[in-house]
Amino acid sequence: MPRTRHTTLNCSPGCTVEATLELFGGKWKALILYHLFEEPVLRFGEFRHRLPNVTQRMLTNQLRELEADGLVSRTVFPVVPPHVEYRLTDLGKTLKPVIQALKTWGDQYAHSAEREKRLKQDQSAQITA
Amino acid sequence: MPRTRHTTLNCSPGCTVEATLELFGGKWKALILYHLFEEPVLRFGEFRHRLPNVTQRMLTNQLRELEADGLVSRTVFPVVPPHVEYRLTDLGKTLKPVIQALKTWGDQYAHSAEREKRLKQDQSAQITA
DNA sequence: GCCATTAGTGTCAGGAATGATACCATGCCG
DNA sequence: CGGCATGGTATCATTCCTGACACTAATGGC
Repeated sequence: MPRTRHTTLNCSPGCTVEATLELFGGKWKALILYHLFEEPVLRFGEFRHRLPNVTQRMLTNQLRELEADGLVSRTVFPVVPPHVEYRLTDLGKTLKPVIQALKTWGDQYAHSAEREKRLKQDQSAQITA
Repeated sequence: MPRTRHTTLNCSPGCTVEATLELFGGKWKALILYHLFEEPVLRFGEFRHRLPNVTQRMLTNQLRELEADGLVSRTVFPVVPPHVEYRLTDLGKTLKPVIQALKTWGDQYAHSAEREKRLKQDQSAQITA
């Protein structure tokens, strides 16, 4: 998602909606959080298994941003080979209802939206035909 | 937000979380939906007033994408000057709890995340100093 | 000595998202 | 006749996001 949006919180009503979205609107952040709700402690490599299409660089990026926003904590064990654990912070845990709402809606309606889009595409295809 | 992400729904668990986010992860979509929950019918110009920093092109884009996904309906009155009304579809209305969850969280915690980020920045500033 | 392991980092390149700006139609009002 | 109102388009430039790929460190095992 997005991209850096406005950073101040003193804009029009509904602004906090955007502010919230900025925190986990990144391409993989919502999934990262989702997996951390399922499994409270995850290592870097475990994320890579769960998110099959993410590159190392992207995964690092997203995790660091989540950490910078105080949603995820990163614990490094100074051993070789490296061992790093990620878990939710207390603040991160408060996001659970939000992520849950996203999932609930998606499970119910995502297919509707897909179908909707296909229908419109078919219609315009017929018009142009 | 985002950007086009994966389009299939048959990926790992939690995928519908992402799918949902794709629908309103665009830079202004969540705000557009939010305003439509507050005011059931809005015209193009009214959006421009409510979203002060959006350009015409972006607004058109976002509205068209929401329409393509079946979340928003667009009604054109063939008069001069043009008159166009936007409102939520039935599918769009089902998103209310999701947007509401985003807002509720944002109202409570957005400031925490901001503070968190500032704290870390200050810390690293001290370290490098 | 050589390789595997884990969690990264660095660099480069391509493409997508967004912004800025200018332009359009058309009917009414003065 | 000229300008205004509304809801857009078209074009170009830029900036940002993302992916591909190569590379690193330190230790244990063969």
